[in-house]
Amino acid sequence: MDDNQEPKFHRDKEGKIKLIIETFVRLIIEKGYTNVSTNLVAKEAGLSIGTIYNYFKSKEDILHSAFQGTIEDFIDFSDIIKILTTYDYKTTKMLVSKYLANHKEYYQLHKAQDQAIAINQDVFHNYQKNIEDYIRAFSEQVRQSVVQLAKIPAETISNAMMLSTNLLDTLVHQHLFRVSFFENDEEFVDYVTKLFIFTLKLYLKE
Amino acid sequence: MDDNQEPKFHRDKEGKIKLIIETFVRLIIEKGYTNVSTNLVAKEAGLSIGTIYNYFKSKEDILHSAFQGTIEDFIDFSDIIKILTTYDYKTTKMLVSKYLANHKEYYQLHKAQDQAIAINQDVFHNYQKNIEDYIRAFSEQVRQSVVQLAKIPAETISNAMMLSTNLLDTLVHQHLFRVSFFENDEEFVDYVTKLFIFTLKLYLKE
Amino acid sequence: MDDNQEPKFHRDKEGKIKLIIETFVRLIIEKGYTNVSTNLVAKEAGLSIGTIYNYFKSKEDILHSAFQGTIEDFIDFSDIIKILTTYDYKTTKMLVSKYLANHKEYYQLHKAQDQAIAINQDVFHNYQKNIEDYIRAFSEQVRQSVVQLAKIPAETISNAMMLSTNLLDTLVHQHLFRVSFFENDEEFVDYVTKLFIFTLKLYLKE
Amino acid sequence: MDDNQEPKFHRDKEGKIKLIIETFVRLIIEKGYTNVSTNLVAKEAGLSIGTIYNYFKSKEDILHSAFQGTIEDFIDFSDIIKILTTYDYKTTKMLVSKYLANHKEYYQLHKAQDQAIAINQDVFHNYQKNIEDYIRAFSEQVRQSVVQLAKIPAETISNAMMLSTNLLDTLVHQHLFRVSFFENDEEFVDYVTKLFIFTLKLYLKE
DNA sequence: TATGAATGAGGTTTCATTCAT
DNA sequence: TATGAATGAAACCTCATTCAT
Repeated sequence: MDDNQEPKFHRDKEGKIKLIIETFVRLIIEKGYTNVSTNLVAKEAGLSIGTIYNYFKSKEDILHSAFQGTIEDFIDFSDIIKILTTYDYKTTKMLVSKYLANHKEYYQLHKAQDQAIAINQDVFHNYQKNIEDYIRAFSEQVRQSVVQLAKIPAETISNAMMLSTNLLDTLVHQHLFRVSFFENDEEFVDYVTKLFIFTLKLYLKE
Repeated sequence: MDDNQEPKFHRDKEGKIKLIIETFVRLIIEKGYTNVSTNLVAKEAGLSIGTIYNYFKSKEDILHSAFQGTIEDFIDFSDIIKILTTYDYKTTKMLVSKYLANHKEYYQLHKAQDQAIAINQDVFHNYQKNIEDYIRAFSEQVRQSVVQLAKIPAETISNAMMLSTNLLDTLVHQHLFRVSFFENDEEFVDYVTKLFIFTLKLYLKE
Repeated sequence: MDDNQEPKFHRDKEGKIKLIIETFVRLIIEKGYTNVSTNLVAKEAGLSIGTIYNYFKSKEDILHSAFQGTIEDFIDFSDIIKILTTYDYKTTKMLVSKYLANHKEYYQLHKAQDQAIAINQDVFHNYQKNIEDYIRAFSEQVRQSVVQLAKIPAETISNAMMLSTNLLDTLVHQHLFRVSFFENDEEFVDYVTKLFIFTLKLYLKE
Repeated sequence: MDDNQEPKFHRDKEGKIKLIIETFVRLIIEKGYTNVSTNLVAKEAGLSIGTIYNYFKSKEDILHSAFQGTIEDFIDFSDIIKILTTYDYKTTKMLVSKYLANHKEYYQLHKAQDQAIAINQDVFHNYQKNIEDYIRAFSEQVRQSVVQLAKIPAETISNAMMLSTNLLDTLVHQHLFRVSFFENDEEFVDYVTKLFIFTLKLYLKE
């Protein structure tokens, strides 16, 4: 059909993996997790199904990988410092807003994660571990760059951050994917912001 | 072959519908939502698959019906009044503990609900509406029996109750079925109790 | 395509099961076990694949069933009596010849059994049990109809028969499907006949 | 990227072939014949799949090669002479016991061989030829070192040995991998010993 | 010679739903 | 109304083999 043949092999392992994940995510966003088959992913990615299974053990594995790279890196370092040192409402609100906005943008993807965890939470233990490690490392970094925080035990800080992050994530998921807390986002953000600050104070101040 | 058949259930439409739903829920609890097929429900209910499709137009329809009318009413009236009027920590803590205990006792049922909502949340809009109506009615009742609360607008009270209930439910689900907030329940209950009270104060006190 | 439609349902469960097994066996004989797919069985039987799986749990299950009905009933009652009472060479030789001929006629089927047992012998425990029960019942019958045998303990007779039957089966399988004992069948039959009689004498005479 | 690659094996064709076969056999033992793919062999051998197909033209070809040259030589020369000249029960029993013990020790290997032969017996014709040659040579050796046997035609001796060896092998395989002849090994060994001697006598004595 | 990414037909099995009886 | 046999698209996944590099 096409005399101008593409080369058969690209030797681009990384690129392929990325392509598969991206295609998978795109399709999930378009159709929802349960409506995306591995064959469809292959077709849409322009690969054979065998290639998919060369790189991933199973469909679940693809989903899993899709989340390994997405540990939210939209958290601004100086914002966090400000929040931890001053409990500033406005800054916190911005953080919450951003988090919500991100979840709305990738609505279907996060929903897929919700589904996947509900169906098989074991698969996500690693992912969870990664997040915890990330937060722990992040909070240690924060602690070491602010005199005011240095006197608080490392664990206290990371626990407080873990807790508030988990809270934030939970409430956003509930609001978007399950049962809305409020009819408009503005009120929701206000509420979550307050709970977030409340949580931090609760565990950081003694 | 044998004309002398026993009638199975004497046209008991209601009874059959109930039986189907109960069987469906039981199987979900035993095997998880994704592992229950309509054919299995039929078999376990001692009905034919055709009969099920006489009463329900699809599998989704059964799921939908299954979560109507299952509102848990283990909330004690006088406890709620005490909480709303005094924000008493101990009483609230008891409420939270009970809620958690109930979810642990009926772990599989609640988990199944979690799964079902994750996979098909649209189906649960009605269910949600029912809960809201229930809480609204309940809070109106509360309001009318306590002078102190009568001056607060009805909507304010029901909103506050809705919000804190939703929060409680969300956090318990997250803790049990997704990502534990704390390693032991004691700490978790303490945390949730504080958030619960915080929420009530936030919306009831102006 | 065909206005003269066949009725869709036949309500002939037994017939269907028989048809599936027969088709399966026929295809195995034509192509060998590993080359017969369930889809092919469905196609050749004129059924949909779903129908196959309504009647059988798995491919292995079909194979299994195929053997449940084949407990060799070509053994002549009076022949056995003659053999057990006189150890007659000629009669025994006839039995062995028949057994060999049967296996040659259904070569691929027996070979499939061989393969299946090698791959998953657990599946055939039931089958084996059935054969043992059959032989036990058969030998009890024999014992009760011959005065000469009545004084020998039932277990002794059934054990001797079991052993010699197993021996016969084993050697025929080895000869046909693995490593020929002799280049021509005549010599093989002679040898096996002698071993068969030797075994019987060994365990029946004290 | 890095031109300074270490050579893997210095063109060691023999070594690679050996490695492939050994890996293949090891994996069969570990996982069963049907669960070993060529790709897995490559991975476990630390070679690329391409390399395997440089040395073997197909999977069958590897299997074929794997069973060349593995003739077990645990048969003691003087034992055989004693058995052939005196039909001594005790010595024969020892031989049978050893054979059984060897198969129990290398259970998985022998079972794998069983599987492999069942699935693809054609491949083993050569292997069988080798065994026959080995036995023929062995029996010639025996014949020439014992006056008593020298007068018997060479073919008679090797046939008798071939037959009894095949019998022994068959029965041990059946006992271990398919359908046990007896519940305990002691009885089994006794029975096989008797059949073994019976066979020898049958073909050696005229 | 060595590599290993890529192939894709084909395997087994599931299950919501239909419809003749 | 009740039955349940029948459907068949579609799911996930395997693996011997090829061939450009």
